[in-house]
Amino acid sequence: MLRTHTCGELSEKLIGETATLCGWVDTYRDHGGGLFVDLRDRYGLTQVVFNPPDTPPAVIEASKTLRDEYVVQVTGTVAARPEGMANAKMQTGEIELRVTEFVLLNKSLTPPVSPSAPEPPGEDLRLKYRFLDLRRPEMQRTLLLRASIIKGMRDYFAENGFIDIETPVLGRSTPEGARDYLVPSRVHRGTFYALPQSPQLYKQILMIAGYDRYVQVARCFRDEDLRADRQPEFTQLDLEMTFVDENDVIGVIDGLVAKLAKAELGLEVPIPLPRLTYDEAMERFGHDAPDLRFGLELIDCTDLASEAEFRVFSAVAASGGRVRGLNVKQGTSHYSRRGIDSLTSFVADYGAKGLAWFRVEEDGTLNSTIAKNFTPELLAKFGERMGAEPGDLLLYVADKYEVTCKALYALRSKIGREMRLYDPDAMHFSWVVEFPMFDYDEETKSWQAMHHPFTAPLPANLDLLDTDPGKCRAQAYDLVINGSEAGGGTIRIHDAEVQKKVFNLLGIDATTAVERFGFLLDALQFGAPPHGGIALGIDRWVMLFGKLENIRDGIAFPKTQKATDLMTEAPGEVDLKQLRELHIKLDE
RNA sequence: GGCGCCGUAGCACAAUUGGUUAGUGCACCGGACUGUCGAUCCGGAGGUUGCGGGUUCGAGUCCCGUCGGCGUCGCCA
Repeated sequence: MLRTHTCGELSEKLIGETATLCGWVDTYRDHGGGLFVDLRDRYGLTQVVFNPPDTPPAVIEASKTLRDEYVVQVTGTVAARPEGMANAKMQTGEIELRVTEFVLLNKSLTPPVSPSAPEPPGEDLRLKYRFLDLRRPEMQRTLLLRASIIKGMRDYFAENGFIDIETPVLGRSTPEGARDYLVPSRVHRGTFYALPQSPQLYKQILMIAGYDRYVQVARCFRDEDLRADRQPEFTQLDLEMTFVDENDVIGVIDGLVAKLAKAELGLEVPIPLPRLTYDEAMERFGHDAPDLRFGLELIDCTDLASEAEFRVFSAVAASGGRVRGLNVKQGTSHYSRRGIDSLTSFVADYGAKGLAWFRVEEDGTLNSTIAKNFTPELLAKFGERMGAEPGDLLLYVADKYEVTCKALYALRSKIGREMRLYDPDAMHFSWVVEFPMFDYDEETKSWQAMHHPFTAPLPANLDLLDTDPGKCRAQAYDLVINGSEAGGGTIRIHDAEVQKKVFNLLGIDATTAVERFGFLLDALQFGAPPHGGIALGIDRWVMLFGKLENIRDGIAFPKTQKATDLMTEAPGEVDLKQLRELHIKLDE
């Protein structure tokens, strides 16, 4: 070892001892007569002092060449800092290392990303010089959190009898769902592997094979456009269980949530976690992953709206649309007339044609430019329905149900954030259950699987597959943390007949089904047990547990929004020779 | 694919209504200094204002295009 201690380790207990530290120059302060260096490694900072009389003159002289990010090995005596010179801001601020000798292990160019700067530079630079960015204590804290979360998960599942089994990365493309990343086959001209969007089919096969509790930390790939909480390759804690129902899977994850919330955040999370159905979530919050850290629920007023002279309301109500609103408590002081205008243009991005609003006056009456279209009695009913009190701001979107959901969900999130309706440190865990099996694609006039085509319907809904697929609910469940989908799973179909029926509904004919999933259909006929599972988005857990603003900050080497790596410059061009071997000709 | 914000020295930012030689701090280079901790003080060097075009007597600033970063809608079973 080139060192006897780390830079976070020396303390008053070690005063008088000789120690050797290795690390990077975080900052240096040159006083002419002597030099102070804050030496950094991932454990902390220690002030090392090149000063007479402890440090020989030649060593002091040599130390003058030190610059930011130089790598050094220093040996000296651990000493208490002189009277009044302790630094309360440093963990090692009571002591310092008085250097007697040092070795310059390596120099550094002037770093474009300074690990010691109070604020990091632009993200493009951080990604290009990721090796410097990752030296920042903030990044190190995050990656340690990530490692701890993953270890916590692995330990938990090992303790609960799960077997870690790896599944292939080179698999077969299944055109459903997200776009695949493809890998051309050299051996088989014109054919391609696909990188897994998830290990879904393999884990079902493992259940059929009798490995009744499987778990894996699995890398997954989806070639879709990115967001602040989405990467093209991401990591899932994937698991599957045999002879279980929905409650069993949820129960296992409840235990994991409680364990990790306690271990990583010191939070006591009561379990079982609260559950709400998909329909309830859409009705109350307009979204299938609502942020339950605050209220501001959507309130339906369609029946009242149908009585209004106001054409916008009555026409929507008459045509089967919905009129729903939010009561922004004490919102009139937060949103001026101009503020409301900006909310109006905000909801327009979500397809809402307008935003109707009322201020609640001191006497409790509703006032607005549109108030004249309502009778006082009807306004009073609106006020009562909304729980209106003086100072409140009532906002309404009148439109098709889907538009009211999207617009009001977005509006609720925006207002919650702007009015600070929740503690940013709060953590709220919940389940959303009973998702629809299918949703209808207007463009292709066909049913689409809401989750994936292997999701089992609720037992009581089996008949609906034939009579009314839109009403059929699934044994599907999503874990929601602070309004973010942090995991999702289903009980799978283990009956080949039901599976065929679902494929049929999805427009996957028998030939196609056999072509794409023949192995699964085969397996289902050889004693497939009831099974189900879930996958947790580890990157999102890290983001949420670490209070990060985007998913990239929780990943050592993330991709940009255009799915490139600024450090390695992937993706890159390849030699013509490589293309030829793969039987690929570029279309240009 | 659409929309929005951003791009000025190694880094973070400034530059009046379109107007002189594009400034400031940190970093860097040289010097001073025996206890600092965002050290301080003196001096210096460092610029194709992302790139291309246009408007104008004159463009960092306005317009068009393009590249890149971020956010968002579509998309993400």
